Amino acid sequence: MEVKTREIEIDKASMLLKLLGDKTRLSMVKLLEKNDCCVCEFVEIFNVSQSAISQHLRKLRDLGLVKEKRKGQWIFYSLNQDSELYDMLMQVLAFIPNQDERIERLVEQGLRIRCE
Amino acid sequence: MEVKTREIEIDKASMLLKLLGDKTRLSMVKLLEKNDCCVCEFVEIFNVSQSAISQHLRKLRDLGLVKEKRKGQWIFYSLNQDSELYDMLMQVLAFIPNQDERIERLVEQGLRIRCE
DNA sequence: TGAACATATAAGCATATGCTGATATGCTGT
DNA sequence: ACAGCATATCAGCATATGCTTATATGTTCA
Repeated sequence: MEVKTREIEIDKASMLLKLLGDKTRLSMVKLLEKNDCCVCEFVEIFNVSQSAISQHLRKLRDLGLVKEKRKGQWIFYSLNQDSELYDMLMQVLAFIPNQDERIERLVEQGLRIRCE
Repeated sequence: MEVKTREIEIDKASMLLKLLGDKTRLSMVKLLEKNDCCVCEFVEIFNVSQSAISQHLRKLRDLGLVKEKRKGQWIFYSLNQDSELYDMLMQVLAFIPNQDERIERLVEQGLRIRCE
């Protein structure tokens, strides 16, 4: 069976690639591939300020890669499967090693439980 | 048949993605997918200085994505199929629309002939 | 309503990036 | 050797990027 990849306007594609070219954002998106995450989890996982995470998420949101869903106090982010860039994103993520240990480390510390 | 994608260290992967996140470089690499090109062709195709092209090529070379072969006065660049990033690069390029019209436009102007 | 928490935004800063123009290096043919 | 072309490198500049701190906004619960 032939895998048909839908082509993406080069401007959009390069915007996607530029966003993924940041290691923090790439890890974030890789994590979102398997788990929805709330902002405070990202803050725990990556060693940067809440503000920095929020700004990364904004960029991802502005390009339509992720969407948010409020759950009470928390806002959970997930990949936007309706994005025209979703297929390309998945192909890229296939090459990225799993980042789940980062979440597991959180669970060990009991930090993940907070936002449930 | 299952397509097995070899995983890439996340640092290397994000470096690749960052390089491809520039529209000029992305187009250059897409062109190289089908045609080896010499520097002067890139200079004609993209509306930037020879210096700028040379600097882009250096970045691609530093990451091992392209290799050069001197042919007399000219240096031809081509994709480095031995790169550990080659597979990932190919997957990405599959989403990028063909840029060959840019070369065709060169041929029309008789500019491509020069470096043969 | 107000305290506590989660998230977003604003302002400012240091560094990275991409470009140009000038110059160096390398090859070719006379 | 030298003129002419192709390419690489250097220096400098303007803009983009990612971060921090401070502050604003939004939600929960007593």
